[in-house]
Amino acid sequence: MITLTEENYIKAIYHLGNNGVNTVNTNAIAEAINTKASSVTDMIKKLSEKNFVDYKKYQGVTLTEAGKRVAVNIIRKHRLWEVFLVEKLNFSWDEVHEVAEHLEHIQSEKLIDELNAFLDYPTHDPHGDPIPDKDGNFTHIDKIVLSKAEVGVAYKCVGVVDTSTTFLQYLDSNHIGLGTLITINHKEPFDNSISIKLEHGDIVVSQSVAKNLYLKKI
Amino acid sequence: MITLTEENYIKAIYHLGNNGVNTVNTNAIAEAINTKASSVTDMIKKLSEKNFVDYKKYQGVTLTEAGKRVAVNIIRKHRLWEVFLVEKLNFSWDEVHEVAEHLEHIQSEKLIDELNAFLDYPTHDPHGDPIPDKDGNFTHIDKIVLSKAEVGVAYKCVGVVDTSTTFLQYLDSNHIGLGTLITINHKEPFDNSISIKLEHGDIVVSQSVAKNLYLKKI
DNA sequence: AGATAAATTTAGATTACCCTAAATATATTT
DNA sequence: AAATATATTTAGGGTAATCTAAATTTATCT
Ligand SMILES: [Mn+2]
Ligand SMILES: [Mn+2]
Ligand SMILES: [Mn+2]
Ligand SMILES: [Mn+2]
Repeated sequence: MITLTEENYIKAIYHLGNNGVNTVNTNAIAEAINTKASSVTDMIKKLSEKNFVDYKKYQGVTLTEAGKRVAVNIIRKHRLWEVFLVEKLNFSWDEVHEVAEHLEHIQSEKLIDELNAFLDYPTHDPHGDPIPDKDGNFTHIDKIVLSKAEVGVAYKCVGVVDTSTTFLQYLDSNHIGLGTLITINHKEPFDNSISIKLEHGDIVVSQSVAKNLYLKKI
Repeated sequence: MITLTEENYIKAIYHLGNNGVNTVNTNAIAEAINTKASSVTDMIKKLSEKNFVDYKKYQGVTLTEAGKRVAVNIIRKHRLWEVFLVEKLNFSWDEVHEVAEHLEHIQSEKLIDELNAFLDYPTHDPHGDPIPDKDGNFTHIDKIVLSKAEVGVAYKCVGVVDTSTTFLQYLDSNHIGLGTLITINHKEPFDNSISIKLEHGDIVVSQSVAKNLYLKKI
């Protein structure tokens, strides 16, 4: 039996540790999950007892294979629900995360399998993040951030790094979303801002925006 | 702030007290919720503090208006999710209850409003139970149980009293579901069993079955 | 009415999760 | 290599929800 709280810790460790590959330290978890470091230490001991993490005092934690399976399954559910909310219930991409945080904990294999089929087996969520299959395999897309893209090449927007409401709404107001075609006109060396060509016309985006938009050559 | 546990207690009190009209005693709640009477007493005190129930020691509880609002809202969510599971995700009517028990606690007004619209504003759940609207109003259907129906009159099945898996599967195996047309051939006085005419042919059902099927004249 | 049974509440613990403050270990400076 | 700063853990408690066993109240039976 795994509790909702344990699931959230495991998910945080997975994300903080670069999808389960790196060691994660206590303070990082505390900040991500909005608790105190001492609470994290307590929970880490419990997760270690249950063999979801490997833990050596003062040395941080890494997920075990079992821990990774739990994490990936929650992420699968989270992203499938996000697709559902956007595709079927008219949520916008900046509204789905909070609700999905709750829906992801519903335990029913049939529910997720049927939802997956109902949504026609989506491979990516509304933010361009890949949806793992039942076995935990992700479909990899070869994407780069706008700040590292080349001038004059035709790209398509395929995802975002930051999924905060403010960033997503900024993109909305500039008519940028998944699938939007983007070509770089000019990179300004002074402040690393970038002038890009969209369907509707040209706009200039700051370096922070450019670092948070994933593109793919078309 | 209301916890998931509090919601479950309030819902149980609502159902046990005949939709919030009767006083409910401690043992009944304990049995419904699968806890001990002493735990119920504790929780009742808390609910009373929060003004969801009226409580006098040793005299049982009744829901306040605020308590009824909470109960009806959870029931609304529960039944809408049940419709979703049956209509969209290929669940059968005996599989939905357990999952809906969890989904009903997800807190998002937009989620439920959009789900309601997506399902095309259903008025009844897969068991024939009415779905309250946002203001808590139920659409009332004039239904009677099969055991009180008249011989020779054409009825339609519009609901069940017992929603247990075993009963619902019994109905499935006898090709009885919501909308099934039923006419009584004969009522056997000896054991109160009833011979009924279905589309597929005649069958005899026991008194226990007859007491758990809701019919409506057509 | 008095005795007995049943229902309900109280007392005292337990588990999960979280907190503050103090102690200890590791990392960074000088 | 100290000294200082930072990160982490431990100690000691708190709250929500649960439990068992004992005490108390209400209901039922002679
Ligand atoms: Mn999300
Ligand atoms: Mn997402
Ligand atoms: Mn149900
Ligand atoms: Mn139902």
